[in-house]
Amino acid sequence: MNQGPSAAADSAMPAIAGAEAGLGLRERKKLRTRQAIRAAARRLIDERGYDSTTIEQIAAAAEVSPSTVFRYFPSKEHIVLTDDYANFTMAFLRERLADEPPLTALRGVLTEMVRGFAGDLSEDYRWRRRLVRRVPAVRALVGESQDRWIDTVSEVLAERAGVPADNLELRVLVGAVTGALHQVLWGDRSEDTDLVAMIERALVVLEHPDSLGYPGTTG
Amino acid sequence: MNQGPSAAADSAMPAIAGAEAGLGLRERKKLRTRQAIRAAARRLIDERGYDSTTIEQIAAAAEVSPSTVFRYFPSKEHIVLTDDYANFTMAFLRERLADEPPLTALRGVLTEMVRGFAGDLSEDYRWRRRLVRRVPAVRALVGESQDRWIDTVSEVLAERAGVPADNLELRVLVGAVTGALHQVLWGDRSEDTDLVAMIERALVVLEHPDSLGYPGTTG
DNA sequence: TAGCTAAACGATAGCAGCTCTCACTTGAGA
DNA sequence: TCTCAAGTGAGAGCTGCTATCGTTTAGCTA
Repeated sequence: MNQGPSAAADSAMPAIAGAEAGLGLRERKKLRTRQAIRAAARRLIDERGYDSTTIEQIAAAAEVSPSTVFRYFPSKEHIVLTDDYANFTMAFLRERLADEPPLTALRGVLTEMVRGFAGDLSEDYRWRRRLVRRVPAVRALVGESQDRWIDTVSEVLAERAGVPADNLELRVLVGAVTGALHQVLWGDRSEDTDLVAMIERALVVLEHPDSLGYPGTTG
Repeated sequence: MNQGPSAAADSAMPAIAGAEAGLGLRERKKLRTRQAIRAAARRLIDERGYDSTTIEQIAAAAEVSPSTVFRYFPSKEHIVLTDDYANFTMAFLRERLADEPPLTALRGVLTEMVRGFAGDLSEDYRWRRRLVRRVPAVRALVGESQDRWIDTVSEVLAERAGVPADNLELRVLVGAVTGALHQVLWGDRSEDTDLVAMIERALVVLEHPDSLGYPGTTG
């Protein structure tokens, strides 16, 4: 959980556009160090691959000591994949989950989330997706993030539906939606269309699971 | 993938009851070494926890060298969680997946799989489930296993449905089913009823996702 | 402007998981 | 019985990660 000082601050997140606004010199330096480590890691990994890139090399390229790297990121994987993705979700989850049938409520949350997260299929997102597919350690991190997401969503939905948070049916539903979302976000497909459109297609499948809708029936 | 010599041989799997049948002395010794490592690991982990148990201690308790431990298991996690679970599935997957609508076809496979895998809620299964919940590394292993499962099931279903294996709708469906299955197998619920019955309840949810079926409507 | 406090940093040591190499032992088949 | 290959142990070494400690530096206050 703890990600070192002022986690979830850089990254290509929407909003929070003009960072470095009213921050003191100290905060600005931290932000820059964080970005420097990230940039160095990305460059080195592109050059020689994830496994062949050591923390020592990343530290040297970012001009800090190895210990400093671990002060900013709890593990090597976290350097390439911050989970402000999860934080980002939690923020508006409780507000957006309306008093509708669960799947209907989730539809809105999912589309909005994906739109904010990586709706533009940015270069940065694609880079991360490639790593998620290639590197087991990074993949594991995504899994942890998803588990937390399932817990939170289940809690909120349970509250609204008036069932205990560990209700099997509820968790199965959230688990299924998450499993579907996972395929959309990190799946290995040749096509690379709009993520929001893909979410729509996924939801159609979830609503009519016994009649596979093929491309074109999306509506 | 490679798990050392003669992987997936012990474990509390059904069938394959009378192991050590027509094997030579060499094979029998290997089997016994494998079981000794497993038993030692389980005992030590029960005593002092997963993280506090080192490979060196396990090796000493099993009366082998640390290098030998890694010859039998590719990683520490694999000692407690072999994925013959996955192998077991693949074996009869292609035969059992009938030419029915995907979800209908999966229903049979899931129940039969769970029945064979851990339908009895055995002590061994519960022990593994506790570790999966507690230890991130073990949890990650389950995730990898699931990814492979999704790939295989998707391939088989794609073949029958006449669509490419990376078809989005198909992978979303399989991903959703897997996400639901995950909750049933490894979820953290207080209740501890029959797994097969829980699978049934999960399938009801998948078929009618917009009307949460509460306990009792299982049928 | 001078000085105090706490945050940030670098250096060092150390542990555990994992890989690789090499020499030795032992079971299996000719 | 002899030979070969599989199995094993010992050891060295790399890497991710943690913890400690002394030093530097930013930010506040007098």
